[in-house]
Amino acid sequence: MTMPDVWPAAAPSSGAAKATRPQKRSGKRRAEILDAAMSVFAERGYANGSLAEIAERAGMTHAGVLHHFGSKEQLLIALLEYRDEADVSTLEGRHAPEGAELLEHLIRTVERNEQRPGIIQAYSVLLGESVTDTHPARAFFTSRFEGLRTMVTTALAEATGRDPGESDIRAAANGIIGAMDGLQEQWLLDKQSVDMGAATRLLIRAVTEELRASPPDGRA
Amino acid sequence: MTMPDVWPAAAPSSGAAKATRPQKRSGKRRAEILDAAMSVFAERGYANGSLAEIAERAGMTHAGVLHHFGSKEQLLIALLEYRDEADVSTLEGRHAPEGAELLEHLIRTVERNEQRPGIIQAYSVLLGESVTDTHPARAFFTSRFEGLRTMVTTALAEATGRDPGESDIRAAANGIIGAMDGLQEQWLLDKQSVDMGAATRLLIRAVTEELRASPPDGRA
DNA sequence: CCTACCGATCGGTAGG
DNA sequence: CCTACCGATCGGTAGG
Repeated sequence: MTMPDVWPAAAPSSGAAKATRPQKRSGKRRAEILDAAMSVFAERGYANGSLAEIAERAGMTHAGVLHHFGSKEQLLIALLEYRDEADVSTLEGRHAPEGAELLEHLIRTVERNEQRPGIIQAYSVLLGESVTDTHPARAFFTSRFEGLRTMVTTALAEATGRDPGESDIRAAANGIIGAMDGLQEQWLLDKQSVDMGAATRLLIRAVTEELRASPPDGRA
Repeated sequence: MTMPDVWPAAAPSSGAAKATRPQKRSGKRRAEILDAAMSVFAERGYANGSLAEIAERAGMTHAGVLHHFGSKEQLLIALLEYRDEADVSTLEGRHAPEGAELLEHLIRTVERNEQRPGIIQAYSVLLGESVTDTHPARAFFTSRFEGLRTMVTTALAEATGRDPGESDIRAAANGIIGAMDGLQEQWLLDKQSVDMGAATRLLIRAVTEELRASPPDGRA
């Protein structure tokens, strides 16, 4: 997890995956199952989403799904990795953005996400479930946030000329990341009342100006 | 839903509920079931939490739980209302805060929430699940956010001398509310790395200063 | 508030 | 990748 463009930022994967010839070891079937799994988990959640429904959308029986992924839990893990790969390929060839450029990239990502409610819903539902006891996606999200916090903290420090170790910088980074996730929940519940891009843009602008204006202070 | 102190802000209800004599119609048993339900839903989610486990923690069989609440869905609805009432009683006697005072109240609420991971986890898990299809808590959260957006927008407008109809004011309110929810997910996954209060405080300060400084602009 | 039971659904396995 | 099956668990009901 090193890209800022992680997960709720992927391009529709079907195009890239289906355009190529069948990958080694029936990768096409696997991709179809993963697409079906994402839509089912988005609509029902992981706990409540059944292998039978995933299988039906992928055109097979639930035993067929298990043949490909071994267990429901391994299917979820594969889905999380699959989405990550799709996102990384979006950035391939370009250099990973830094400083103010990364902050602008975050805003563009949020705006793009407004066009992909399905992916956002799957992400939000799985994130919400992930804090339950022994949830298989917990480690994924924990390390995702760890990476995001590092990236955004660094970018904010560079963009404002402050030290990344200052507590204000870290608080600001955590707040921006939190806002992006919380806005998705609000938006999914009432899309007309929430402009995720506008809110993110204003928050980032307000925070960077605040950090430029206030005196360097806290350290740990 | 008119209070800002809603839900992830309640005082431990057991004290108040158990101190009084049995309420009319076995309210004490109901409260014990509701407390058990909150802990089970926090740990397993609503979809994955079973009536049998709730019943066990409340010291009865699952048929007993159904005797009191009729169905699992009605138990959830009752739980959401029950938490709301506990929060409202916290504010009783005081006037509902407004303007800058409400913004300070939000920060205090976030700081207090850092002492009650169980309630925060139940809230976060149910919020995440609520965006799934036909989830019984969906209406609750939708109207909760509607109320919060109105309150925070009004408070921000009062605190900065701007018009509550401006798009910047609404974007700022949505961003602050979103940050509070998103920070909870981050915090639940890694409590040591996230200071919810510090992040909320910085965001509110940055946003209010930004709104005071920038020219009145957008209207709808 | 319990015992006893119901039909439905679940994830996973066997064996091909 | 399927048919057939397994044990387990689920929410809810009957009847007291």
